[in-house]
Amino acid sequence: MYYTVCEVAKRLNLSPHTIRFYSKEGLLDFVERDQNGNRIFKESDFERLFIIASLKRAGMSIKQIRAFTLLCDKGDSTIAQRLQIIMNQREAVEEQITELQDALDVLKYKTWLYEVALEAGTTAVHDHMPPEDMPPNIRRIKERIRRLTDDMEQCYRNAANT
Amino acid sequence: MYYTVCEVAKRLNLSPHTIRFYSKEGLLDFVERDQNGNRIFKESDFERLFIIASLKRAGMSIKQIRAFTLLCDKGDSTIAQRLQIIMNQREAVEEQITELQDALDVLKYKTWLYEVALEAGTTAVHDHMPPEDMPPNIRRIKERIRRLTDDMEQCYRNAANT
DNA sequence: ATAAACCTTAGAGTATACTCTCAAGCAAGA
DNA sequence: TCTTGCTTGAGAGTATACTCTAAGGTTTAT
Repeated sequence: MYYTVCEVAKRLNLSPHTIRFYSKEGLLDFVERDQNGNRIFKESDFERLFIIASLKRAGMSIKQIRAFTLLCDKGDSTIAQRLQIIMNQREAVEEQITELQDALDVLKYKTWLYEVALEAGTTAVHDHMPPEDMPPNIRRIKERIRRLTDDMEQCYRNAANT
Repeated sequence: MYYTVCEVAKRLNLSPHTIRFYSKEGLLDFVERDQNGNRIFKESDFERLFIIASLKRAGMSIKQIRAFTLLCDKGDSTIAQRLQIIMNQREAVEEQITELQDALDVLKYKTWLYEVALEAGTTAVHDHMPPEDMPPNIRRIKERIRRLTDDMEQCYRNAANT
């Protein structure tokens, strides 16, 4: 049972253009061809295709994935290197998630600000709002933002004093 | 107390080029200028700068942030629209985090595969490994990957039968 | 006065990842 | 046979977000 580029594209939720682009970039050298040069994807190719798609989702560039697939094709002598690449990317993804969660906190804070402002009819409602009037989680986020902006001042003053 | 582009860049962990680029794109129209046309950033500008940087980190494009800042400058009549934008982006970030966590699972699975293969000296160690020999969390991830690749087959068979 | 160290803008260049067009080839059905 | 519908590679085009260069202006120290 073989699959065409369009079928594979549909399964991976990518465009056929993108599959051919990845192929051109050397990410799909393991895919066989028929006598006319058409790619024939096999059942057993899907795990590897899925891994490649996952590495992409994990934020690896095509160049990085290319380097990784070259190591894969080189065989057992490169296992340690491949492990290192995967572990590095793991760390990178964990960092990305942390960063997104911080950004999410800011969005939660803004959501609360706008909900209150919408109720009041004006954003001026926040001009002199005491922290006690904020929900605890919002207050925590605002505190974190304030600390960051204070750091800015602090750094500046330090720089000015030297 | 005023701040220059370079100082602000340092605080936001961006390059001065990037700050000027954002300015050119209309993200910093609220920043005042001195008599020579130099940007003068004030203490009170930092929260807004931080929000813009957060929206960027949340994955909004410059165009989207531009649209948002235009609404901000328009005043209280746009609060509901701004709230909607923030809530939409919140959802987008939550999706991004979910996707990254899925990618992370795949990386954890691959880490385990390579650790075992490194010990054995060959990736062939996995060719006939029974699921019982895998740690439960790894088995769960492998199951999820298998289900996804099986979906591929399933979809194909369905398509072939119609 | 003049050089250093900032600032400014316009605009060109770069990197990444597609995204699309085109011309051509092959296979199957009317 | 001819049209339809797929495939192919080459290569051009697009979008995004920087990133840098160049030319010029101001302030400050020597």
